[in-house]
Amino acid sequence: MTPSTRAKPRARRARRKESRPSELLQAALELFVERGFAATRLEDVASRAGVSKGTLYLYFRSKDELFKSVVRGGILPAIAKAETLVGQFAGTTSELLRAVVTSIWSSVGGTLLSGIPKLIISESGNFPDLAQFYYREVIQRGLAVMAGILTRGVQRGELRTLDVESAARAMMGPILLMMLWRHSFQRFESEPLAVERYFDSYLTLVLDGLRDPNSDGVAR
Amino acid sequence: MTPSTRAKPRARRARRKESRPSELLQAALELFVERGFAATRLEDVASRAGVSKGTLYLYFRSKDELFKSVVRGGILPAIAKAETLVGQFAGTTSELLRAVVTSIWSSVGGTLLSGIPKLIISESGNFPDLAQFYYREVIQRGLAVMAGILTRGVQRGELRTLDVESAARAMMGPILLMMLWRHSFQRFESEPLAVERYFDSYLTLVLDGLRDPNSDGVAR
Amino acid sequence: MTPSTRAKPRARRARRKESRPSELLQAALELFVERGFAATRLEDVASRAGVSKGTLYLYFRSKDELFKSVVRGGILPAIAKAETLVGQFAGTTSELLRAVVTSIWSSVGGTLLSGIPKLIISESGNFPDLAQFYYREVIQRGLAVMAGILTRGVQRGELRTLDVESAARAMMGPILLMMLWRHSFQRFESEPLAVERYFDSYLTLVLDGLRDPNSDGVAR
Amino acid sequence: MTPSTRAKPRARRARRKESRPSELLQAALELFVERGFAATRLEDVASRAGVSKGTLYLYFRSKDELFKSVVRGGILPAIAKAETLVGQFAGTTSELLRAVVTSIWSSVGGTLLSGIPKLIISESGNFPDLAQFYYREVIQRGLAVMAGILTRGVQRGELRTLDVESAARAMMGPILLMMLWRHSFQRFESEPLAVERYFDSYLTLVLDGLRDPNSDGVAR
DNA sequence: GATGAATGAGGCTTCATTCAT
DNA sequence: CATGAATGAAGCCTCATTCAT
Repeated sequence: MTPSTRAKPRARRARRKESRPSELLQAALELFVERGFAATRLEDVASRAGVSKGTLYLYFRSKDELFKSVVRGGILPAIAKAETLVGQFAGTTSELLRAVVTSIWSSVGGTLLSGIPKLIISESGNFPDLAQFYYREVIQRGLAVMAGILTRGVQRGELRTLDVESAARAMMGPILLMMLWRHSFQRFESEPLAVERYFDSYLTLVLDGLRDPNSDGVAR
Repeated sequence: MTPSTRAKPRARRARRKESRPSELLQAALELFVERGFAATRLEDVASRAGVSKGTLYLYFRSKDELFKSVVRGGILPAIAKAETLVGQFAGTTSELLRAVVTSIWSSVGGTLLSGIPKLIISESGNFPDLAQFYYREVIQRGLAVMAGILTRGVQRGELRTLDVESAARAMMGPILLMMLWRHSFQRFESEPLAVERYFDSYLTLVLDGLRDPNSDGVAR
Repeated sequence: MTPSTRAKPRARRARRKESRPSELLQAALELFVERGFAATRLEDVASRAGVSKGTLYLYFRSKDELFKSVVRGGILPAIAKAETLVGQFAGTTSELLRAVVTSIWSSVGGTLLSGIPKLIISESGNFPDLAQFYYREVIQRGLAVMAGILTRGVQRGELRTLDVESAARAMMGPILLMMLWRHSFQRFESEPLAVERYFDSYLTLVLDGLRDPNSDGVAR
Repeated sequence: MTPSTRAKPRARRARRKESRPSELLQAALELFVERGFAATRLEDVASRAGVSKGTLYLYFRSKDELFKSVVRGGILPAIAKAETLVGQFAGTTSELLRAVVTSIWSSVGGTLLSGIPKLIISESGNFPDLAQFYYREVIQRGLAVMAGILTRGVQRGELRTLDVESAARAMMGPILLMMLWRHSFQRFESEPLAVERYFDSYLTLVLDGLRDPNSDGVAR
């Protein structure tokens, strides 16, 4: 696609061989996210990647396999990165939470990978194996990372005692929603919804609470 | 087939005729949610509703129209109900929030209608009209209701000053996530995730904030 | 095909429904025999039967199933007929042999069913189940019938003691060969090879032996 | 891959180069016989011969040509050998018949070449040229050889007067059937069917006749 | 010569839609 | 109104053939 790709015609074949799978995965991801699994035609995937229909089958056994590769390949690195980040972090819990959210968003949310949750949700009924894989390897691991942060915060006296499980879900929720939002409704909004501001607002909300401390606590 | 089965043919037919559309919509909703739009076959919809394939076309012009009917018909009543509830409510904001969440969940979340957001998210690319309709008539109206509650809370001094827009999203998020969860991952969980407890925990979290009030405020 | 088929347009649908399978089987048999399994396109089968491609799938699940139906349905009746014939026969063994050969040929050999052995032989590697079915239900049963005739002949003193198994094969061979011949090489022959004369000659040969009774027995 | 594997690259290549065609023909024959023409993939032929797909096209213009080469190359030598054998033979007709049958079987029947008749029969509709070639150069020449033997036997007073044409077919039939049998049904038999005994039995049957000489001739 | 990546025509199969009954 | 047999467009997938390396 880029001019450099055709710079040295002699090397084209060899170079392509290596880069084909990722080019195809990228094209497939784009179309799957846009149209869904069933409505995506392999011919479109191929032509978007600049190859013919048949070439796809040199790298993926079937449409199903292509789909699974798209999903499996895309998310695990981000999770691993987040796990590493948490393990090494030294600052306050507030800073850590902010760092994790930012990290996830910059490595996934802002990229096309953010479309994968949409795919999984859409196709969980038709690809139960894949949904379970995602549930185990992404969701549960992601929640565990977040629960770890929260537990750390409680132990360090930065957070009050709380239901870590539920709170972890509550922390991850907005990130997931934001990903879904981007690929489903963002186009209908007049102003593109500043993600920065959204997460900032969310973290503040959660950290400070909705309730006004100066009020006499009426709400349960 | 046996005579007894057809005992009162005219009466039964007349009765069925009126309920046909809703029976078909119900069957279609079930299958669309489970398999997605493309993977749902009209023959399956028809047979689940107890009619033949051709009969479907007496009530819906096409598969697309059926899908749109399923989506359009399902959600608006719930929104209207919530709007009414808010307009009439007299208690504290905390109680109102809890009442609204409970109301939404009982009239939508716990029913098959909770599958509609999944459908919209999945098919937003293929049915932009429908997605926009949903965005306008459901999401925006829903957010407006929630924003109204929060504004009311601020005005009454029950909530501290806050970014009402973002907070409204933050309040709606968990409900939406819960609906998606039910139809995508719930089956993989050993214990079905107590919805009551989840919402309760969420409201408490948001109302009280994560931060330990006894801590010296480290987090931003 | 025949004019009468279109005589009463009102009844066409209903009548077709019943006769479709056999019409399709007939068309499929013709093409499978002529071109082989793989080289036969279902679209050709359908159009030869006067229907569209899709209609085939209302009656047969797949090309494989169609093929199996063609084979399974075609031959068993002929075997059963032969078995009945033998059970009831009262004449001499020579007459019985002649009657059986004639019966098989008139009910199978001269019809398109004679192409089935060719199909089985061609596709035994790709349809081992089918080949085994044919081996058990047609070949073995056919050989058993013939062995029974020969045993009867020996017991009645009409035939000399002989290896009944081998002799049965020897008796069936020419019939099978004739069937193969018709569908493979007959077209290349100037005169169409009189089947009557061929079988007659064969029976005489076998019954009387090649050896000249007046010669002094040189052959081992 | 390892250096030792390529010890004498030039010599090995040169040696292989010459034998390539026959290795390919052998691989092709095996697969064509097992699966039929259409179901055999050239990639499998190539890999069985230890070369790549493209190499095949250095020796054969197309799949059709490869098939024709397989068939044309395989049978003619055997016929020529039989013709020579007959021309030189000095013994009795019985012995000659036995010698010819044994010769054909040992040079063709027991080898993979015995699969060629199966191929021709299967593909006669799709390769009429080839079938005609085979009919002329193999079948007719083979029948002529056999007819020559029988005529010789009659002239020498060893055989009674008979329809030489039909008898020649009758003599060749079992050999052909045996070849077909090996490649279609043999696998289903518990005991592999002793070929020796089968031919022996057949020759005896034909030479002596079925009829018991001690019986008072009831049959026919 | 040899390779194997790439192509794309072609066939099987599905399923939304129609329409005669 | 209701049926379900029939249609045929469309998509997945295979594999013979080509050709740059």
